[in-house]
Amino acid sequence: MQAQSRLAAAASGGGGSGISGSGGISRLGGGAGEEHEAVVRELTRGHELTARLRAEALRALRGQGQAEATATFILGEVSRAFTVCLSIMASASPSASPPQPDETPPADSAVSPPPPRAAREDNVPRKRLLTASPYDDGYQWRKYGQKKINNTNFPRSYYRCSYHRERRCPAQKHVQQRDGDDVPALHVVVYTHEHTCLQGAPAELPDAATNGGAAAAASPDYFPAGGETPSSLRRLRGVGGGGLQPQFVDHRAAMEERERQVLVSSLARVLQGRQCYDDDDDDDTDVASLGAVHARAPAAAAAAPVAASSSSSGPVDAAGEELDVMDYDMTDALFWGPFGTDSNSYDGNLTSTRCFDLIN
DNA sequence: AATATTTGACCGGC
DNA sequence: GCCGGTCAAATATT
Repeated sequence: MQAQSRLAAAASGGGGSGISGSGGISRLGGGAGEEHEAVVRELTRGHELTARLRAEALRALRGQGQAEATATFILGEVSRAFTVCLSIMASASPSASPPQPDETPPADSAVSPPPPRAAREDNVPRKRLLTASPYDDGYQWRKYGQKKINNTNFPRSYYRCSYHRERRCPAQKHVQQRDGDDVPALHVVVYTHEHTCLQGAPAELPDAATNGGAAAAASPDYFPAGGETPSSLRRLRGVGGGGLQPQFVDHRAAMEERERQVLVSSLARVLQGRQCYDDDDDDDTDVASLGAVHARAPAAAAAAPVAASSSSSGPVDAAGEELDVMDYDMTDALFWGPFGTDSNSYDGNLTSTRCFDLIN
C-alpha cells in the first residue's frame, strides 16, 4: 500500500516484456542514450513529485474518509503509470547494449559482466530501482552501514527502517551510486522486505523544519546523495561520527517548500483543465520534447525563476536549455555535490523511482 | 543525555 | 579466501 507495494503492483503489471514494440520506444533505443536518459529522468521526476504530492495530499486529507480514499487511489494510479512507463523505458534502455567504458572495468576483459552473485541467504525478494535524485520515498530510514563494493567507484549505504527495533519492521534498503557519467548521478536502490510498520508512512513523517532534531536525521532520504555534507568533510579529516547537519535540514526544508509550490501550482492547473506544458518550439526529436515537457511546465518555471535567471553558470548545454536548468534547480543545485574521495564518501540518500525489477 | 552517523571489524555464504 | 552484509564502538550534533 505504500511505495514498495505500489511499485510491486506496478511491476507485476507493467514490467511486461513485449511492450518494447512501441514505436517511440524503439526509436529511443536506437542509440540516443542521452535522450533516453532525459526521458527517464523526467519520468523519474514526475514519479517522485507524485509521491510527494501523495504524501502532501494524504497529510492534508487525513481523516476525511472518502476524499482521502479517492486521493489515495488516484495518486496511486498516477504513480503506477509512471512506474510502468519507467519499466518500459528500462526494457528499452540503450545503456543495456553499449557497455559504458566506466561500467566495465578494463582490468579483466575476460569476464565482462561480473558473475551474478547467487541470491543471498534467504529468498528475500528484492526490488531494485534506479534513481536519479534525492527523493523522499515516504519512509524513515536509518543508516547502519556503508561499504565499498568490489569493482565499483562508489560505496554502498545500508539502511533499515527507523522502526526496525521498536516495531520490528524488517524493511531494508541499500543505495549505491551507479558508476558512469550520469548527470545527474543515478543510484541503484535495492529494497528488501516489506514495511510492516505504519509509522514509517508518509503521513507520519516528522516535520524536520519544526522538529529540527533527531527526527529529521532519522529520515536520511532527506539528505543529499553524495552531497558534500559536514559528515563527509569530517571524514575527509579522518574523523568519524555522525549526528545532525542543520544546514541540510534547512536545505531540505527549502526544497520541500519549493516542490510544494510546484505541486500545488501544477495541480491547480490540472484542475483548471489547462495543459501543464507548452509545445511551442519543438526540439530535435520527440524525445527531447518529451524530456522538456517537465522543464517547461509553467508551474515549474514559476517555481524556479532564480535558477532560470541565474543559470549563466548553470548546466546550460547546447542541447540542454531549460530542462537542465530545471533539473539542477530542483535538486542538484541544492543537494548534489561532488563525492568526497575515493574510499568512503557519504552516499546518503536518494530514491525516486525510475525503474525496477525483481532481482531475486 | 539522547540519538544519529561513521567506519573498521567481524560474520557467513560462495 | 573473497566479498557482501551487519555490528558496534567512537564520534558528532542537538
